[in-house]
Amino acid sequence: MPKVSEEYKEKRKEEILETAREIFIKQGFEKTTMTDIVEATGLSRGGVYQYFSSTDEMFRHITDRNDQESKKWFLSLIENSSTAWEAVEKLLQETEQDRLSDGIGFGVVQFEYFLNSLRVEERASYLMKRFQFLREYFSKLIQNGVETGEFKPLQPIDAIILFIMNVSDGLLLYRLMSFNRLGPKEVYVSEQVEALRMYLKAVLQVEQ
Amino acid sequence: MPKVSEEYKEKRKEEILETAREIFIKQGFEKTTMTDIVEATGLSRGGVYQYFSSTDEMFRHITDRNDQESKKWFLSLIENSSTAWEAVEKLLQETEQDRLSDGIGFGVVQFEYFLNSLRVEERASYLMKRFQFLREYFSKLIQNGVETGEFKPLQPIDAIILFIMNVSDGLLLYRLMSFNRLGPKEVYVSEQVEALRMYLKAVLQVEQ
DNA sequence: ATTATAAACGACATTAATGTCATTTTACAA
DNA sequence: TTGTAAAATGACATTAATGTCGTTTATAAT
Repeated sequence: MPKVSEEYKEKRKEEILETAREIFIKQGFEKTTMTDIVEATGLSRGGVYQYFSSTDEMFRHITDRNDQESKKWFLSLIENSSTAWEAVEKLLQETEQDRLSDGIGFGVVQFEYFLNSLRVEERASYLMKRFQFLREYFSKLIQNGVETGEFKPLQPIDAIILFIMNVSDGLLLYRLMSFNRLGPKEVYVSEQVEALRMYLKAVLQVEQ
Repeated sequence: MPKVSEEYKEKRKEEILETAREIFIKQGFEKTTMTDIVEATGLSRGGVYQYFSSTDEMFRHITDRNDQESKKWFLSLIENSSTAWEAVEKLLQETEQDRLSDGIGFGVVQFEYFLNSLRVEERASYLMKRFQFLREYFSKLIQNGVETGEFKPLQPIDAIILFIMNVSDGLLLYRLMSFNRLGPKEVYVSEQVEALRMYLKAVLQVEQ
């Protein structure tokens, strides 16, 4: 084919990324080869390589786009909540809903990529930035309540944030382990979110 | 070489497993090839294949041995504690110590294997057994206190167990993420263990 | 229509890992 | 000391993935 518009190329990129995303979820990141993606897109080897030259590149594009959406979601969450606790509550509910839902999402793929990146300097620094970014947005949520006097934290705010992230991530993993063999009840998704809620109420000394 | 004693073979097996363990920790499980291990042992290809025919097989041997040790540790923990809370407290302290220590241990390798196993039926069922085994031992710890009336749990015991495992595992991951770039302070290891302690005291209604 | 452009193609050389097996070596028993 | 079972060797065939590049083909501009 020939010289085409920017939109055309953009569309093709999206097509490839969407296919890649599905395969990453189905097979895992490390087990996915360029050949797999080439075959799934129905394009030729050279055709795909014109846009992306590695699965790593694809992964980052997908992740970066996801993160943009998370960012928006966080901001709207804060904006649409009348109290800081309400925002936290909504976050907990969202987490619960997500973990109760079936199927494996892109989150596991990110986890996998993360684990396999610990020894690869270049990848690790990419993830570090991403981690700090997410941390920052969680932070806003709590900081908000502290400033209005709604929260009186007994632990450093950063420690509280990390604990929230820790539990949320762990829940994702446990939910996945149980995928196809145990249901969400066996992993006690709701109870674990409740456990996090108990802790947060206590540590933030939320006014009743 | 020639027909040799059982001990000789056992010793050789141990040698190979020890080398494999080191390489797994250094490079990660999925990135380690049989060739890597062959080279590191100094044996020949066929020599190693005589004992193990895949990295998967090696991984399971190492893991099973670790689990035997964990089992012993758990039992001695219960035996050497005068109250159930004391045992829980010791477990928390042990977790904190471990997470504060430097270096990457075999735990990450197990995590990595776990993630990569989600889509492989045979691997997943192996891990499921292992998970139930660990869960059972954690369970004894709490069950003990319930029977003596020391604990009056507000949530299902299994949910509490899972939360403990969840946080411990998450802490391992976060500690690893920070390896070589952030220290344990930045991951708030101690504070997160303290958060878990706060939750446990509350949910178990520990008598003072 | 015609032409220039570059998107898409697909064959190919290269690299790396796997599992096997005929051969060599050596510990142990007789 | 010698015979032998089997441990250990290392070369090799096989398989699978990667990145490249000369060729083909479709589009948009003229």
